[in-house]
Amino acid sequence: MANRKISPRASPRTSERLRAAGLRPTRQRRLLADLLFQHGHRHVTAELLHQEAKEAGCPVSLATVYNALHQFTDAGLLQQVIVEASQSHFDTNVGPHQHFYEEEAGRLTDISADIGVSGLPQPPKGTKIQRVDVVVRIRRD
Amino acid sequence: MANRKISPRASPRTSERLRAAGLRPTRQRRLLADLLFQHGHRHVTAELLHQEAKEAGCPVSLATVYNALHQFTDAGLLQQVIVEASQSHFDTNVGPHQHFYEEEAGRLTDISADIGVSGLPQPPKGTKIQRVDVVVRIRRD
DNA sequence: TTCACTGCAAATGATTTGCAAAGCA
DNA sequence: TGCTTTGCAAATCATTTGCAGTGAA
Repeated sequence: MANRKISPRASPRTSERLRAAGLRPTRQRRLLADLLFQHGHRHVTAELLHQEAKEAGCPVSLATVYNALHQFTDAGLLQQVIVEASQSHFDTNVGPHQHFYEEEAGRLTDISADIGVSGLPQPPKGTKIQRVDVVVRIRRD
Repeated sequence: MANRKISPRASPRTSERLRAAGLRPTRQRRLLADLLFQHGHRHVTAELLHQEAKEAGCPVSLATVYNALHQFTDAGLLQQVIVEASQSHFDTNVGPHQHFYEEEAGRLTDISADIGVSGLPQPPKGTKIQRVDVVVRIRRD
């Protein structure tokens, strides 16, 4: 997670992407969207994104970061990933995929391989499967 | 999750089980262990267990419930299951198995079937797989 | 007696909320 | 201008911690 500086000037595409998602492209949403979507898939926590905004020279209040993360998630631009009790992670990869999680480092990584899950039983009566999450917990050896 | 009353008198086995786990069988630990292990596998949150202790007529402080849950987990009597950001669940089934999770109800259920995961890639260099968690998120239809 | 354990209340840390001021359409 | 959005600070909520009193061995 080295220096991920970006120019305070948002990519022109960003505004369109936000508008397409039904979100007004405000200055802080453009900045956050740039941080999130400009350089391939990423995993962030609210705290991390807040920090990056500050380092990019465009501080955004933490409350706004939380708002944006949830709005982006509702709009389908992000996916929330739950791997630890203490804080939420957000993933810019919203397609079906699974994760490695390294507990000590709090590091989340996409698994690129196509994972198959077999032997799934019928879900309880009256319910249907919404999503199957696989978390491969790894540890430095 | 109906009325799960137990007699305030702990099962004699409970003390042994605690001792075997290296835990001094105090009154509150015996009660909590009884609530947890006396009636087959269960999933609890700290709040729920705290509530049950109160209803059983032996109130235990919430801090003690948290202590006990973690001590039981460290001793291998419980397994912590992370399925939602807001609170931790604990499972008395410590064998390898997977879960259904119904978000709206916050209900966690063991999957009895033997689930297979195929296509797992090599973990990143320098790390090894510690555990693979599968959560089947279901929703009332 | 002694050291582990418990309960209480205060501390913590992530997240949310209320509301006035600021900004986009 | 009018309705959104932001920022700040206070509020929440689950969980942890400090510490004095209690209890098991």
